Amino acid sequence: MKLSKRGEYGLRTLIKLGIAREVKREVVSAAELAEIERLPLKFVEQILADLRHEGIIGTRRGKFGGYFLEKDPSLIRMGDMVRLFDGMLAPIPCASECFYKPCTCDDEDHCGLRMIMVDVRNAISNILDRYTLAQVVDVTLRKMKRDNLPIPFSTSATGRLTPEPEKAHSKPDPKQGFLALLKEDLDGNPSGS
Amino acid sequence: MKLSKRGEYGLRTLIKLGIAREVKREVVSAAELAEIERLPLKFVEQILADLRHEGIIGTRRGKFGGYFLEKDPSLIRMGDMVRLFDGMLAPIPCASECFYKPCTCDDEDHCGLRMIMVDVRNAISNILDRYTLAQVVDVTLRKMKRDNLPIPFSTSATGRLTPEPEKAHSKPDPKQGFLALLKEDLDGNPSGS
DNA sequence: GCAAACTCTAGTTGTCTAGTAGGAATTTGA
DNA sequence: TCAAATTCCTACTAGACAACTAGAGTTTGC
Repeated sequence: MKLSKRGEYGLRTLIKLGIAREVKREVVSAAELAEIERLPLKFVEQILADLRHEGIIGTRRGKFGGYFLEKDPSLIRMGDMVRLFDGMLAPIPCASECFYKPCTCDDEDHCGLRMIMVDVRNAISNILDRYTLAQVVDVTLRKMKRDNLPIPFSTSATGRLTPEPEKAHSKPDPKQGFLALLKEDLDGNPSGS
Repeated sequence: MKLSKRGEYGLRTLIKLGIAREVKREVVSAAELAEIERLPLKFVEQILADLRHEGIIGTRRGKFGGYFLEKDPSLIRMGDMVRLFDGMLAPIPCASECFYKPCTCDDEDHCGLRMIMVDVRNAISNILDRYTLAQVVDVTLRKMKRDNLPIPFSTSATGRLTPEPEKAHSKPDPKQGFLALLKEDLDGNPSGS
């Protein structure tokens, strides 16, 4: 059920390009993107080339050149980006909406596996196809600002006031999910109670 | 985001073994399972060996031997079976609950990708960890009976009365999902209105 | 004892992943 | 005009992994 590294890196760079756009940074070089995300430069270059061919991002060549978001991030659905890099969202082809392929199964309409996998696909789509890059960037920036963290690509260093409260927790906290933060930030009040 | 063939075949055989148990069939040979599902025999044998080592299924060796469900299917969560075959449910390791691993990311708490992937993981888990093999088998059998299809492994051929209404639709219909059918069947009334 | 089954180990073939490498083309500033 | 910084393009590759395949060994029922 996992995303490829290519897909992961692609989404990460897209989010960073979205942030760059938000802070009026015109272009970001592949070298800078790779360094910030600690990713292999040449691999990132390839991924960026894919995104350019799809018309998602644009480039400026030559010295002081770089990449920038071409398509309006509020029109970039996360689900479509995952599909671009990794293909179908569904766990098995016969449960896929966009990449449907019949399976070896005798009768798909009475296949218990397919039934449950259709639901899994829809659950994934309900998240990834509902939210856009713009929303992900927005939530990320709001959270960073709330915690007084410096915004990447931001010239005016909005340096942190406090030296980060705590940081040593590992496993993901469900309450740290995207939906929770999106709602919280839209409402404008902190998560408490 | 896809399930490996190993995982797919494993789940398929588990469901079939669940059906066998339901109709009081003591054991099913690997050959029969492979034939019904149209899967490569030797590959299925390996998968069944895995399941045996995990104590999920039991075997009877020798002539007229075969495999059977050892563990109570109402205690077998689909999510755990997927984890057994394919590892984590989450698309990326830093969003996984059971297989968490930190990522290259500078600050996981302010990573937009992780936020949304935590939600995807939870959405998947909400389905796969909520439902058990027993429920999948139950829904499948009910649907087969409702449509007068013959039940696999069933000695008394409950042959179909009508020769199948229509069959030529490809893409998955969301209303054919597991949850919809589970609710419908528990209520005892058809899906209409 | 024989045939039908599971058991175990070891290949095998192809595809994919996750890169690496190198250089050509383009643009800018000095 | 030249050097530096950048994108652009193509090719290559080591290793992992997927999806089997093969075959010999073991157990059991009749």
